[in-house]
Amino acid sequence: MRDEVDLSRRRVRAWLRMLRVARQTENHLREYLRVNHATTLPRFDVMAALHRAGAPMKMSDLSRHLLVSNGNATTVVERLEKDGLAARAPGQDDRRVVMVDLTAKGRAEFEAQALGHADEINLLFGGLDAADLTVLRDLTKRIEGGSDEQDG
Amino acid sequence: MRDEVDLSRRRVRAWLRMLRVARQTENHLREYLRVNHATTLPRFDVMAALHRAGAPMKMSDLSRHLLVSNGNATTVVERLEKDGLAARAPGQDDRRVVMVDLTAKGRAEFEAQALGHADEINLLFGGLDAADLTVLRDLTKRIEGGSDEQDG
DNA sequence: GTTTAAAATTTCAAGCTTGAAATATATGAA
DNA sequence: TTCATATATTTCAAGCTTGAAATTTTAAAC
Repeated sequence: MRDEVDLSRRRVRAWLRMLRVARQTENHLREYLRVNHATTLPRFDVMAALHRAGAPMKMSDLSRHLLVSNGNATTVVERLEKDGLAARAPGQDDRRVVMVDLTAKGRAEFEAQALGHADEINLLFGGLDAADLTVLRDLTKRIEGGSDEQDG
Repeated sequence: MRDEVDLSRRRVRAWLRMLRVARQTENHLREYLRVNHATTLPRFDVMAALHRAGAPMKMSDLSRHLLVSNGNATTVVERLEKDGLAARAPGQDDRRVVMVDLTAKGRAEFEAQALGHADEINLLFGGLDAADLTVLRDLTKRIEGGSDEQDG
């Protein structure tokens, strides 16, 4: 009983620490994107998802992948489209669907941004070696638990 | 050289996994707060910081603690104040400063919300035992690195 | 004591985000 | 076919968030 209460408290603290690290990292990356590429984190995230997919992607798959609402995906993609970085097209078989993809310009811009982005992460996570990363992967996988969502 | 590139890629992936877990957890907690307490994550976070402090707190300390901008802290506290959950008062010695604290109503409401909040976290992080939490603390501390910011 | 610079907070515009309602399309049953 | 239901997306209001400018107060230099 005593131990369970203690364990519960430690889990809460673990979450708070993880949230703190995540915010710190996001703030750092936001600054990098703003200063060096005049863009934002949500735009980068959307472009990263599209780049990784390597092919036109359903709007709903995009928002599910990023864990954001459909409405959110719509507005961010809208802005990217206005800037000529992404393009939307109605689905061929199912016309309810909207497919979105990076333009050539969007691909080029993302690739330029992604290099420095990776460098910044390596700066922040530089204290972790290969063994640490293996442990961290194991832990995060166990938190994600039996969820349906997959990363690739 | 080969290994460094590989390590860099793994660090990026580790960050993406951590971000994913953080979003998943935040989405879950947001849903809990919305359904059970008709409130939001940023309001809860501010109230948690004030509750933990246990005494009036400078606005700037609040925003630094939460890793959000000053303007953000202002607007969230403003809404809490309008609802009678927090109160602001000018600093006594230094009148540039604004001190903020929970009201009795705010304290009571937070404590009711916090119980279920902890339960939800225990649900999500239930797969981690005491040893796991020790490892996770070590890893997150190393990522936070030699930063100035402290949690307490 | 004035002036200048620094610090704490608020204000503001622009963009982000959610959750619910609205729209459009598809599918299946009668 | 036609109706009902389900699915995919967009629209919308309200709230969140940032970064920069403005405001207020303090501290320091002269």
